[in-house]
Amino acid sequence: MNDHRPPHDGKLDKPATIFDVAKAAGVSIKTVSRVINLEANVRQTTRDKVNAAIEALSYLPNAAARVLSGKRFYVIGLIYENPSEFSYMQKVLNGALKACEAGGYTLLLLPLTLPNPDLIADVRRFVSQSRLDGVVLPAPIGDFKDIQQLLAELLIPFARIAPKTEVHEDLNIRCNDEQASFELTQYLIGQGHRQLGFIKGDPIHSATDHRFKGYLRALAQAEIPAHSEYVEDGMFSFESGKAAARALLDLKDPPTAIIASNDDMAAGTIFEARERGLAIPDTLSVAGFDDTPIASRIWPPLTTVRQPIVEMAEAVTTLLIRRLRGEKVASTEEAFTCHIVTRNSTGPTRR
Amino acid sequence: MNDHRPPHDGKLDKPATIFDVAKAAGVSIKTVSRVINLEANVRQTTRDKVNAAIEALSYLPNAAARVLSGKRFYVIGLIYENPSEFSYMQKVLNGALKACEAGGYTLLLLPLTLPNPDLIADVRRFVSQSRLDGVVLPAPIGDFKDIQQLLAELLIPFARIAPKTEVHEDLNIRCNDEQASFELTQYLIGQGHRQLGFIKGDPIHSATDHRFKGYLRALAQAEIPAHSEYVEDGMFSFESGKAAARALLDLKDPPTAIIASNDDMAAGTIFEARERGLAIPDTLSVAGFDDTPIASRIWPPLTTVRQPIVEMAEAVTTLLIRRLRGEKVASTEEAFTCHIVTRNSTGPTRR
DNA sequence: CTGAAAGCGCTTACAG
DNA sequence: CTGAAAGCGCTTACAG
Repeated sequence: MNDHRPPHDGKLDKPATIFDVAKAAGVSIKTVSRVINLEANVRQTTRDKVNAAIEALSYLPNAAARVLSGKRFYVIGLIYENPSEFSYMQKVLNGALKACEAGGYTLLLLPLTLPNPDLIADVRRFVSQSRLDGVVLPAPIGDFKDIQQLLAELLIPFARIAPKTEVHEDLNIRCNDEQASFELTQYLIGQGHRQLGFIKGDPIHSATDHRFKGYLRALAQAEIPAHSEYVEDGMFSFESGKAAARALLDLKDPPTAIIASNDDMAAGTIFEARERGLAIPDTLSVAGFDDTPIASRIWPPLTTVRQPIVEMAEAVTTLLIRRLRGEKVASTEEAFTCHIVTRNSTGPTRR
Repeated sequence: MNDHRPPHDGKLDKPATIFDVAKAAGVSIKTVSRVINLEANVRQTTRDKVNAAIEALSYLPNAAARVLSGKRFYVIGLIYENPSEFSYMQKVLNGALKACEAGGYTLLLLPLTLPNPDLIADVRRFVSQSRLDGVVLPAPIGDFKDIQQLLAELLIPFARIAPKTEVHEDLNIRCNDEQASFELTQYLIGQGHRQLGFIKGDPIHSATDHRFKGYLRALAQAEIPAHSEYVEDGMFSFESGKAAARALLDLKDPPTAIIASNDDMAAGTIFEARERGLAIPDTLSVAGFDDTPIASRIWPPLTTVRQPIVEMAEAVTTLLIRRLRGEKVASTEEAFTCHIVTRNSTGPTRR
């Protein structure tokens, strides 16, 4: 059905129906129906023939037809209390859900554990079986070349949150990570810090580059030389933040402030500092990004950068829905504004 | 359609179709279709008549019919990386998703912000519009009488996670909260604590009672008198934990260990202790429940209790699906086992 | 601006 | 154990 959707005009083979399977297997559609639904009273040889035809034709029952003719919906609801403090993915979920509700669409989820050797097969099954019109891809999923290619083949439009790479007919949402990082670094410089450590994130995320560049720009503007030993690689995980902080604090002239590219790594930095008995913020200031729940619960509470993630996810999903409706939605790169949240993990240096 | 599903045999009015609306409005079904789809070229008076009929009949378009006859699915996919450390609701989501995938069902989400004056209207719209077969209700949503009643009216079976109250034809999953709390308290007693503070959770959750009872049982077995001033009420929030800890630590003979009924309140307790400069665990031991991400990221890392939430959600959703299939699934109260995770926030008392 | 007819791809109810 | 017919409730393509 996706081959009729504007603006795509490519021609795909129509998916096989129960009639195609019946013909291929030399039985009636009712017998195919029995096999699909695992009903009893089908001879094993007949069952085998039908299953072979299903396999050969890559047949998938049309869910809408089953629902319309049958007595079931094959749908389960999950009704839950939306926590007031939620993490990144939950915010994305809430924003996308909001846009879908407003646009009359249903949102279906495919959580992926990475790395995943069957990634493409999993995505293909999800898209085909669920009969999707479009897909929202948060970072870093939106940068996977093979997923982009698969969706292009299937003529499924997609929209991405904070992608790193460009694609044709882009529908993207970003926030001003670079500027936010610039301002955060400026804020620390304003408190007297001249030795500023920086822990980078996973390079697959666009935010990693942007945040690093904002840091460098603030240093340059304040005419503070950028020392490479003050910059450590991380992977956005708590453990990687701890390891990076260890390296920074082991320097013979360690930084008086450390900016971690997300809150989990900032928490790792605080953890490492505590194990060394360092006073925060008197001996070491620590800042993060994302304002996740841990930022306000850790002691001392974390200075961090808040992104309007719910709004970003809602906006990008709305763009996608408008495109699905046939509106001419131009390739866009809308950027949202982040805000610094100052808490007690940062302060004037006392060294 | 739900009125045909076993084991229910109640008769509900069939929902209105486009034909009913057309007849009531005195137009053709095509005109109704135009109004529904907000197409142009319908006279305003006609549009008004149709909308009045739609309103009067509480007409909702049948999604399956739209999909089957049309070129759209009205479905958006969200493909995302499943974080390795996730919070309670995300675990529930993963478990339910897994069971639905295995059973050939689709999972739809309704996040609710509480308190919500339109709760019942929201749930009713969700259930009707999405044409659900069944619903999974995590605590505390599963204990709301009016939701139970609504679902009973609509003949929608449901299954609940950790409910507090009983209902007819129950499908429930629990874990052995009481025993876990007993063992956690025993563990602290074993480390020499005799003054054990306890912070209760939100009374709407069944876990609140169970965890408190386990604490009392361990005290009784060790022949330690239970002092009411060592027990504070909380609401499972970080702030409520902080407030409760403040009250406990203000006692002239404060506890040497505090058990909070969840990790957020334990984090609040640690926060309060830090503000007073108390050494953890030397002066004060702190333990929580749930093993949420914060438990391993806070300093010192938190002794807590891990529930197999993914498995519980998967099991209860599977039970529901089996019942939807017509299998005789008896009312059940399956209980899963929790495990204590000991970390550095607890230790022998040094006072 | 409005409508009559065909068809989407299954399951149901019935027949044999 | 298998099949022919009807129908689910919409949208499409066409006509006027």
